[in-house]
Amino acid sequence: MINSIRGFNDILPPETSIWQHIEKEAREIFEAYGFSEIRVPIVEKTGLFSRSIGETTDIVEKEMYTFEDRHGEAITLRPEGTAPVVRAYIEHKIYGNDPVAKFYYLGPMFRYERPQKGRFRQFHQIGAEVFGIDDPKADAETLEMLVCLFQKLGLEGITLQINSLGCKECRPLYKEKLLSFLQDKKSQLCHDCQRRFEINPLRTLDCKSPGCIEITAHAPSILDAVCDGCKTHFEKVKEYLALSQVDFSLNQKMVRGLDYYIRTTFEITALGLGSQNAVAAGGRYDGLVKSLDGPDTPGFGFAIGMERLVMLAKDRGQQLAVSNQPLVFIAILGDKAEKEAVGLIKRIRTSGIRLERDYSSKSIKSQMKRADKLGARYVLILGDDELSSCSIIIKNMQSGEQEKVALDRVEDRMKELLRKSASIKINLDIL
RNA sequence: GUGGGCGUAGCUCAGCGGUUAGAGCAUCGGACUGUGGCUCCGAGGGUCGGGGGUUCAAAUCCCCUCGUCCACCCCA
Repeated sequence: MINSIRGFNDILPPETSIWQHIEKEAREIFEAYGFSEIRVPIVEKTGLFSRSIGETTDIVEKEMYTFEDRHGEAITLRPEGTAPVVRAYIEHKIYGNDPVAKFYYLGPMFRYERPQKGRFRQFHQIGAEVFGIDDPKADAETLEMLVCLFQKLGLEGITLQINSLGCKECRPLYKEKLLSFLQDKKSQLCHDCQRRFEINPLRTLDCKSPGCIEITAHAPSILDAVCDGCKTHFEKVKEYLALSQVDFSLNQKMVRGLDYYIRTTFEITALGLGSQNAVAAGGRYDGLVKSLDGPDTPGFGFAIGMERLVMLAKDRGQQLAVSNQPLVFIAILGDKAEKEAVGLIKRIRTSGIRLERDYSSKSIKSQMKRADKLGARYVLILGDDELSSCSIIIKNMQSGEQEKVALDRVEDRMKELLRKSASIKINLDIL
C-alpha cells in the first residue's frame, strides 16, 4: 500500500465543509476591507526565500523543500506566502497603478519539520498583505480585519499580542544593550539560550525555561529602547486599535522568526492548540520590497494557520453551524424503472436539488437503509407500481409520511417541500 | 536533528509466554418477499506494523527497523 508522505495530510469530508466555511467568511470580510485575491505559484526560485526570510533563519537553514529542476536551477516549495506576493507585486509593477495595493491569498505552504500537534509539512495559510502605507492606521485596520474574521467565526479564548521590534536603525542598538545585559549572566542561561546568545539574542526573551524567564524579566525593554519614530508609530497603532475596539495586550518579549519584520509585530494565540498556540501572526515589513529590487515600499501583512484555525472551529463543536443543502435519495426497483429514472434524476439534479440515487438494484430495504444512513430528508421511490400510473412516491424520512405525485410534477413538488424546511445544521462534534 | 508514548478487524480498544486472537461499533444478510431508524439472529473481515532473536511454545520477552502521535528546536 502506498500512503501519503509524512506531514502531508488528506483533508476529508465532512471536515472539508469547515474549510469551505472558513474560506468563504475570510473572502467576504477581506473583500469588504478592500483586499483582492492574488494567486501566486507554489514553487519559486530558492533565492527569493533565502533573501527575504533571512539566510540564517531556521526556515531557510533547515526547513525548505528545495530541489533542482531539470536545468539544474534551485527551486523551492514556498515556506510562506509573503515573499511570493512581494515578488509578484514587483514583477508586475503593481505600484504603478495606485500607491496602495491590498491582496489576500490562500493555499498550501511547505516546511520540512517534524510533525506534531498543529504542525505539518504541508500546511495551509490564509494571508493578507498591504503595500504602500507606512501609516500606523494600516497596521491597526489590518489587525481589526483579522480579529473581525475570528469574531465572525465565533472563536473564543483568543488573544492578540503586539510588540514593536524597532527598525533597521534602532534594533541593532537594542541588541547591543541586551547583549551587554546578558553578558555576565550567560553562564546561568539554559543550554539553548547560550546558543541563542550567539545566533539571535532576542530569542532569549521568549525562552520558556524558568531560569531564563527570571533573568530576562529584568532585561531592558525593547519598547523603551526603540527610536522616536518607532515609538510614535507604535503609540499610534495602539491608539487606532483602541478606536477600532480591538482588544490587545503588549508582549515585549515576543520575537518573530523572519528577518524582514520591523516595527509592529503581533501574534494571535488561542487555548487548545497544544504547544503551537499561534493561530495567526504577522507584522510590518517596510524595506522588504526594496530589498527584493522593487521601489522603497512599506508593507504590512499576516498569515493565518488554517489547520490550527480548523482545530479551534472544531473545538467549538455545535456552536459553529454550517448550513448544508438537504439531501434527497431515489430508490429504484426493477429494470424498467432503472431506465426511466435516468432522465428523471438528471431533471431533478439540474433543477438544483441535491440528489443521491441507488446504484445497487438491491432490495428496497437496503436502499432505504442507505438513504437513512446518508441522512436523506426525502426518499423518492420509483418501481413498477408507480410507473404503471406515471407517478412516484415521495417519502418524508422524518415524519414517515408519503405521498404519490405525477412523474412530471416531481421537481416542482420537491422544491415546494424543500423550501419549507430551513437549512439544516450540521453538528460539528461528529467530525 | 533530539527525546518520549503508541502500533492487534474499517474504527475504538481488550488480551501481555500456553488450544483455533476477542469485544463494542461499523459493514453485509435474515427475521420483515415493495419501505429506513428500534430489537433479535447470523455472516464476512486479522501475515497481531515489518524483520531477526530467545523459548518446547511469542500478539505477549529481547534487538533492529518502519509508521504514527506528543514534546524540544522553531514556527502558522
